[in-house]
Amino acid sequence: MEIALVEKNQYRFRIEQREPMRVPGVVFASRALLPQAAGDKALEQVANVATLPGIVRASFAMPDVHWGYGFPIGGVAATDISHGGVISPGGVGFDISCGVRLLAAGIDREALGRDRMRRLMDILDSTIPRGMGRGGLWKLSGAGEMDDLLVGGARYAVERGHGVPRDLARCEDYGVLDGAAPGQVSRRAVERGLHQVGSLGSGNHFLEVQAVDQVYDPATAAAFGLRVGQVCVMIHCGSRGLGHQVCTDHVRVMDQELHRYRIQVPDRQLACTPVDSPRGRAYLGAMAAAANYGRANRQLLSEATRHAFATAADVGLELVYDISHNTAKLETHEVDGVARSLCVHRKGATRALPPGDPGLPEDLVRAGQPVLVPGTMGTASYVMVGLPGNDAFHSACHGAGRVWSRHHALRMVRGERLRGELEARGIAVRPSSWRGLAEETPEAYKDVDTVAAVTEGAGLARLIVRLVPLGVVKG
DNA sequence: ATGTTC
Repeated sequence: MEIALVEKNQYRFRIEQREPMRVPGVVFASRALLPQAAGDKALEQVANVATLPGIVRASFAMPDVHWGYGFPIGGVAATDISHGGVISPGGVGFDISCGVRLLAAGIDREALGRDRMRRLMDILDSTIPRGMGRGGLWKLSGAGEMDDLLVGGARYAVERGHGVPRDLARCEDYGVLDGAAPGQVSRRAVERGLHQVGSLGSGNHFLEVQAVDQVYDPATAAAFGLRVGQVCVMIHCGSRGLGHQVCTDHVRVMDQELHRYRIQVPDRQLACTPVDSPRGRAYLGAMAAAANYGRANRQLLSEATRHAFATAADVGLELVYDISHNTAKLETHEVDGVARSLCVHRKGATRALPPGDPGLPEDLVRAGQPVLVPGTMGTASYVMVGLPGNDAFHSACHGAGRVWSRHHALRMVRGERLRGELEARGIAVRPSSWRGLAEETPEAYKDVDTVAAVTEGAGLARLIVRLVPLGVVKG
């Protein structure tokens, strides 16, 4: 599909609607961030998504948008459930409920010091499971306990002693996505997940010890429990083999059944089905179950991190927030003056609720939702906050966004050398593989400082805190 | 992202 891009203002571009698009595309970016690199199909994917049955308002792209499976990563699309709106697994992503969690330590970087920091990194290195195919911290007893976890998410983990009730108040949806249907999760998916609860995985997943470097809004930072110099931990991971298998299973079936609903899509990777259909409900139930697995996973990793901090520095960690950036959620939004029940796909995009939103816990309702924006290895990360007037269904960016393929990164960078460069800059690195490290070189990503600034400029979210890395445990 | 090609 030919892309006709129109600059609406400095941070907002429009892909004009033309057949077979049902709505326009809206790309939040600066000229420098626009994905124009040769071979980058992200904007074409934004236009493809605009053809989905029932899509309303626009097919949106966040400033970190890049090429993905069917949908772009950094894409947001909402479909109207009562008007034939569809759900597409490709609009959620293979890593269902992949997300980020930020914990704040009761100590500043100066007080932590070099020796205790080294001890902390060594403990994390030896206790945080990570890498392709590796096992996790919590060996479930079997399919029965798995069902409890798939229904209960982080809440089930806390009930079993892995964390404290206050953690749940700082989790999106209080740690549990409603509507989980373990019966829609295949036996193979369950088997893959049984021994991976509490593991980072690989790719861009990480656990990073950080420090608050800048505070842009002290009042909101304080509401989030953050101050200058404070040590924090950011955890980025998802639903491992279980979520991957759920996506694979349901994409296959939807692909085979596209003709049943006479759905035409410009790319088979956009396989989808009406939300309000048996197959659509089946996927939503399986997706919610996988999402709860991802949330329990982050809860377990938090618990291990707390043990490491207690041992190395005798300090605690308070959860700031836990947010997914690969989900489809049933939400009510006003479209053309009418409140509509929508299925909001956010793939590589986080929810960003504004102050006053009823979805926020009591102690955050005045401040707004923390929006967690992880950078990449050796770069900054950000905490932002949701704003009123975000017409992308209250969504924001989820990170830096890839620009180099993994293959290209491997040709350009040696993992051993990259580790040396980062250590020379005072950033401790505990990799799981040299190859994985090389693939994640900071050069392979957009500049996260620019992405965060453009996200603010576009009115999607507002900057609250900048974090810098002290040590990274790499998946 | 992913028992990195059921």
